[in-house]
Amino acid sequence: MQDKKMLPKKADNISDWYLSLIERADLADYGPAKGTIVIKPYGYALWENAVHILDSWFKEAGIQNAYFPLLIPYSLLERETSHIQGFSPELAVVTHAGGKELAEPLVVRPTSETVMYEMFSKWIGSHRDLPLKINQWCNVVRWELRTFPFIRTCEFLWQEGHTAHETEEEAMEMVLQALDWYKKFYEEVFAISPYIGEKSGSERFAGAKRTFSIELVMPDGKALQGATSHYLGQNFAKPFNIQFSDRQNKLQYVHQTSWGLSTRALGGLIMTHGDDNGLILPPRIAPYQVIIITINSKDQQTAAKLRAYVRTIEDQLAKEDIRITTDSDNDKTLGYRMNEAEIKGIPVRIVVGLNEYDEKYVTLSRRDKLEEKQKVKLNGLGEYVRDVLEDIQGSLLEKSEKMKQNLTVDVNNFDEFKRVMQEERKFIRAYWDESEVTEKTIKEKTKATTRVVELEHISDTDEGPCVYTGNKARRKWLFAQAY
RNA sequence: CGGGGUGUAGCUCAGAUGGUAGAGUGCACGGUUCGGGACCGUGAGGCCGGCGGUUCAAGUCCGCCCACCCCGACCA
Repeated sequence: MQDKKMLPKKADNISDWYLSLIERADLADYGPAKGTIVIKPYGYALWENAVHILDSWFKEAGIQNAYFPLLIPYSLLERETSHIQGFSPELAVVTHAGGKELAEPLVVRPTSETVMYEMFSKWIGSHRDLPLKINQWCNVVRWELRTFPFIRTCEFLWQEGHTAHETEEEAMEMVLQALDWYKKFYEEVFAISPYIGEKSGSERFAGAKRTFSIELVMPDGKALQGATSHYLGQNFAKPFNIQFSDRQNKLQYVHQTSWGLSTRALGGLIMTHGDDNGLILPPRIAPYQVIIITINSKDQQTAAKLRAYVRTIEDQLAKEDIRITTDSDNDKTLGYRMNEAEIKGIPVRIVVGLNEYDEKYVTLSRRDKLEEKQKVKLNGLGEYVRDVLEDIQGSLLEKSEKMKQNLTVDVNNFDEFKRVMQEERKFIRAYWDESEVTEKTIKEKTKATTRVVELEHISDTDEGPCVYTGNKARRKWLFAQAY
């Protein structure tokens, strides 16, 4: 049932909890068109922080931002066969414009490989033009049949990096570099411990030779694909004719990569850390890291004292570059305002009233440990809070790591596999003979799809019997029901 | 596109056997409050998803649409 915060319990029904939380925390609202959401300022602030962090890493590595058109001629999309096959069911197509039917329909980009590579072929002529490393921050549209805020919407925001290289080795390095950024991003910024590995052939990106992915373990045991990095080989270079003269003046096709992370990540963030009291934001992504709440007072003198005291506190925190917000709303009760701060997941809350003022301390509590309240001296407050924020960041990651372990089991027979999927629903690590038929059958019988073979198991040679067929299998794969 | 469900105030919903619209919450204003979602008073807010039918009379009955939600197939 619902408590005073009007939130369902996370354990009762995670999907109801998630949807209410998004509304209560003011992250997003439904858009007028089916499957679209409006990302509200508080939610967008999360995305902006993510953008700044990732973008700075990309730029350090010499990746340049650019912008390519939203509309793509249909014929361009058709150029790479498996690419169009993969995307055609979910395309939004513009057939009319300016009051007339278009001679050639325009596709609203579901991803930008095709427009970008059409341009790449014009820009690349020599090995001196390589590597070409471009990224764009944009929106894309995929006509999804079943939508869910952030996790799966018809339009979403993302970044897509696209690079072209002289050699396969160099391209693969780029693929792994991007994957490493995403790993770092999830672990160090979102405080989420993900699985990282390579996708099976059937789960591979349409047009890619190899797809690597970040897989997030959600609290209900389902998998959320958190980011992907693809090695495209020369699959696009050939149809798009992206050739360069190498050092021996021989024409060669480039080796390409593409990689992306979307606003879906925010869905993973909300689900992973939130609890029955609302969001819990890791400090590094939180729009506000600290909220200062003042106890109301009608007395003008007291109010003035508190205002001055809050300014002193703000100065202390500003020295440490801590993002703060202050709530001195006299019209709302203390309890109400504290609950709102909790719903919004602000990592640290500082309460000040006359008691705190008189003895020069603050009452501090952490969003991840609400039951604990501590008195902290004003002197040295900035450094203290800085440490607390780091500690919260670390302990959230630890908690996520534990959840991941608790929601993963190694399984070696199919009865157990079925039982786990039916009764517990977890990630399953098991030998798979890597046949598509087996993969499909397992999915039909249990809803579990292959997620990845973990990076550390990619080169495994230990043999074991496939969990379904008993055939010789080389590697253990992770299986889970996908979001 | 199959199977199920719901459309009434910003939100959550109530409105038996047809008789002309309600609550909680939120919002606005005034006052008393304020150390964990306070209270009183006043007020604003509705083409009851749409079209058609039955009827003296439809939120309610009938038909047809439409939209959204949940469960499948597809998916960052």
